Amino acid sequence: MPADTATFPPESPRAASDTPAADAVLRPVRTGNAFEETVERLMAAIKLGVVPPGDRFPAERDLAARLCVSRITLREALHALRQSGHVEVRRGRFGGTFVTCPPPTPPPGEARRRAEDMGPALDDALTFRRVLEVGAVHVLATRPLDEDRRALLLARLHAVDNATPGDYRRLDTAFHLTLAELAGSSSLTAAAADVRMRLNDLLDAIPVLDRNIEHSAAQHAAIVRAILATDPEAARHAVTEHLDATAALLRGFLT
Amino acid sequence: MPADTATFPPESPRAASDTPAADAVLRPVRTGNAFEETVERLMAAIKLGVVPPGDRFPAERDLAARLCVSRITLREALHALRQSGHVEVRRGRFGGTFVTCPPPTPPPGEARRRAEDMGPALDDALTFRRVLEVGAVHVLATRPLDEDRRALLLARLHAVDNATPGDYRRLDTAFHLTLAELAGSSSLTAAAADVRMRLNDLLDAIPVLDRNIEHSAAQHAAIVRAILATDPEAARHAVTEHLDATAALLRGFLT
DNA sequence: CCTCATTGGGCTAACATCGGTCCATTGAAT
DNA sequence: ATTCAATGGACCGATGTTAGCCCAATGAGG
Repeated sequence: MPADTATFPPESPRAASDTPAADAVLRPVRTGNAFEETVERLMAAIKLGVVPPGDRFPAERDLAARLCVSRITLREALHALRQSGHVEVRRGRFGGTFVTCPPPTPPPGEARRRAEDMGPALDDALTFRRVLEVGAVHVLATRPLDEDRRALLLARLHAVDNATPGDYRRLDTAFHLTLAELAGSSSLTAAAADVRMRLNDLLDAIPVLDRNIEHSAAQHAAIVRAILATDPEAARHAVTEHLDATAALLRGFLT
Repeated sequence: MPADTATFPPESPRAASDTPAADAVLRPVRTGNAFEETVERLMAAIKLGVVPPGDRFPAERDLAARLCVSRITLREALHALRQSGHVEVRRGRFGGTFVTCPPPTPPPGEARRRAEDMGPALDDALTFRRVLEVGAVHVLATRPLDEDRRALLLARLHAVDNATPGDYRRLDTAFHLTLAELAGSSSLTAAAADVRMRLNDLLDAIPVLDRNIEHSAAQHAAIVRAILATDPEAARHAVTEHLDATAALLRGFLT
């Protein structure tokens, strides 16, 4: 009898717990320990511009409560960020943990290495982002916006249009997150922030060209125009085109 | 001096860490302890039909590895499911943890109570689901499917069409998750499974009418038709209509 | 100059979780 | 009837995490 004809599991074709859906449901409950995930989250807040350079995080006690993490764990995470130079701490009343103004810049040529680290997760992130933003904009363009939301959207568009190369990524992120935000689902906003964070590591590592900014500005304007005109079809088309451009730009730097 | 004119924080309009985006990024790192989250995940696997009635979960060691949870924690979770009657355990080789065939049925009139428990999370889930599925189907309908995927999609459609009322929810879930699955992003699949799980608690508590099944069958067919015809616009429209119907049905039972 | 609310810094005891190891049970294959 | 691989059952010591408490520093307001 050949060696490879040993005992074999009873299910010959495929166990039900071996489908993509099973992978999704039976995925890891926690991706790391509390400390690591907290660092990740704080880095996200900085890189996504949720806490802009010069601003401070909420007080440790409040922040720990929001993150549902013990203050000790939070402090360890903050300590790590302090050592890496992303934040600085001032004690006493009106003190706090402040985001340092010029965050450490990644060395050039870093992009390719990071992309290799991501591997197939890059495609995952790009299509997930596409799904989220196409869906969000479609929902947004289905019904008219009230005055406040309309104003917020226009403000974010204006901000990113007049961005300097240094501010561009942060304001572009803010614009895209606003699209998710306005759709009104906090789960959606969270997912959008998460996927944007994954892509930002790459985006931060490739140069910002004025030409790209202008191109993006036109596409951003088209998206907003379609939303305000409650034209779902046009909005969907504009977003698709914009994301195609970004994806192509990204992949172009990783050939 | 009036009592409410005490010291006031310096930021009068709004701190940057008080926007919806901040809520998304600074959301809880963990929603509960490992035990609770593991129970949640196993329940999801059962309710979403990832492990069908009568089938068994992977062995404890494998399952613990997949969930990135210690075997002790996993066993506590399985013990809870055993006590609630969702699984039964057989020891020895070819033993394992088996999903009990008729899972415990919720008492009638439970739907409204559960919906009240969810509160605003219901709207959150419904719009998030809409975003995910509209986006997924749009991606799916953009390019033609290969033969395998096409066959899988048709198989799932056929299965849900011929479902008995007892099987209907599980097969309907499988169909919708397949839409997400075929888009090819595991993040998307995970998000779709998550939001479906949140809604299933409600769906399971309202009766399944033959009339609803027929109606859904027609809409499912329309979705598949549009995808196979690579007609994004029609696909988007069909999904929107289908989800509107489900949302209306759900809200109708919660007046 | 003092007061005091607010902030980060630091500790301890209790609990949760983990990795590893060994035991008990089962039933198909031999 | 025996073998044996795969499975659940149970325990230990090490580490991660938490809640609660008090201390130290700071600077605006009196």
